[in-house]
Amino acid sequence: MTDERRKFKRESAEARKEALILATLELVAENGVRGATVRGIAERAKVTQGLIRHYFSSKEELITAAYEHHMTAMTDQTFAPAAGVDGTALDRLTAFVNASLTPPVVDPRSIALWASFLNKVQQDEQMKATHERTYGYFRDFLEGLIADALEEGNRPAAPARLRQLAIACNAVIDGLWLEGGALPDAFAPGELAEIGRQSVAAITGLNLEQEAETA
Amino acid sequence: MTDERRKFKRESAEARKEALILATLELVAENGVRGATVRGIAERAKVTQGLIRHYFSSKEELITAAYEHHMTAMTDQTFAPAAGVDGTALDRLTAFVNASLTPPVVDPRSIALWASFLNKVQQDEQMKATHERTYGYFRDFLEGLIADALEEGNRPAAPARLRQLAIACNAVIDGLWLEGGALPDAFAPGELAEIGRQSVAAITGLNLEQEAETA
DNA sequence: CGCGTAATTATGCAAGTGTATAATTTCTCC
DNA sequence: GGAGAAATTATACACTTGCATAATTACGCG
Repeated sequence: MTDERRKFKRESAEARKEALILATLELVAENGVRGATVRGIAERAKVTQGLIRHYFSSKEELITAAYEHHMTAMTDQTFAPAAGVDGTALDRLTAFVNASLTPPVVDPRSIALWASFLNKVQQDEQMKATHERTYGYFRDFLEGLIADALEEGNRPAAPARLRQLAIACNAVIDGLWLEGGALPDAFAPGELAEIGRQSVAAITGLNLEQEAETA
Repeated sequence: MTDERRKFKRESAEARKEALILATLELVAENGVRGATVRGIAERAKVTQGLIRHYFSSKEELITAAYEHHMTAMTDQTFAPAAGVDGTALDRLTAFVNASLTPPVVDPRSIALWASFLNKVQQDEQMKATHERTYGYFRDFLEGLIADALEEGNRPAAPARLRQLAIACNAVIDGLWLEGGALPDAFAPGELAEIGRQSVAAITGLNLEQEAETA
């Protein structure tokens, strides 16, 4: 024990920033953006409040950084599984629906964060841009998957029709994501994903069978 | 002008409460629950802050009253159109989908309110009860409409299947409601409702044609 | 008309807020 | 091992918050 009562330990800038951002996300999910106070965040990250100013020039900047961190994580969790599938377009579409409707994407905390940030997103220009970019990626990606799967099945669709299909499928996924996160105990494991696949199948006319994962 | 510079005018308790609740909803939609300060609400309602304490024993009570006011308004706006239709079950289902996906139910302010209240709903027992009751009504009502419409078409469904259909249709409606409110300019008038009808039709196998409104 | 009472305003307070700045502590480098 | 610099803590300040309480004002009723 080399003097264990030293008052603090230095950390790398990256580690500290990350810790502060994670603490921020916790508090935002629990108490909303205004409920995530500088003092509360500092306490959660086990530092004193002054340190926050050392890494972020204002609370605003910390909130923005936390939002971007969260959105990036969500995007990665949703897209990676679909991108990693080597099979048909239909397989990729199925994987995308599954990933969107199972943990960790479906999670009460994610819904809470989404809701907490909404106000700020609509007012802050930078956050608005981040949001619309993410949302656009999501829908365009889904539209691409649907287009590919339809062509694969020799049932290509016109752009206007494709747009409607993407909007509808996106809505089902969003709605199920919301319900699953808001009422976590109302659904059996895998049930949301199953309903999602069935619904996307019904809307597009494609057949999204549950593929046996070849891990 | 009989002395127009009197300092205030007495109002009935009901009118004042309503005014305070409406001011509260405005501010909650704009700035979240914590951003709706007693002083801000008083200013918006054109009274001084002390008066709020005269009608509501705490800010908490005012917030709860505002939430219930909003939920009641939303419920009425959604259910009344469907209940007022005299035609077939299919007509009522169509009316329900239409009402859920057109103004005033689809509205940026409603989405903002929904998001702003979410945190508080998950923590406050009374608000949680209000929320789950409202949500249950909505889904049960939708399930009933689907059941009736399916029977009407001689295609009755088992309870488990009905539950899935209701969850899926509810999700599409929720998702479209969300998208329409979050990106109001991304959809042409009537487009959301049309996609909603098509999606519910695809999921249930029913044919939700747009009925010419009589009157 | 004027009196009483309830509605409304006015004022005050303790706690919490973000931010700024000074005082410490740790760690690197020679 | 000790000086210098950066990380971290400590303290302070002006402002906002919800709530309480006192001081006014409007209006119904005799």
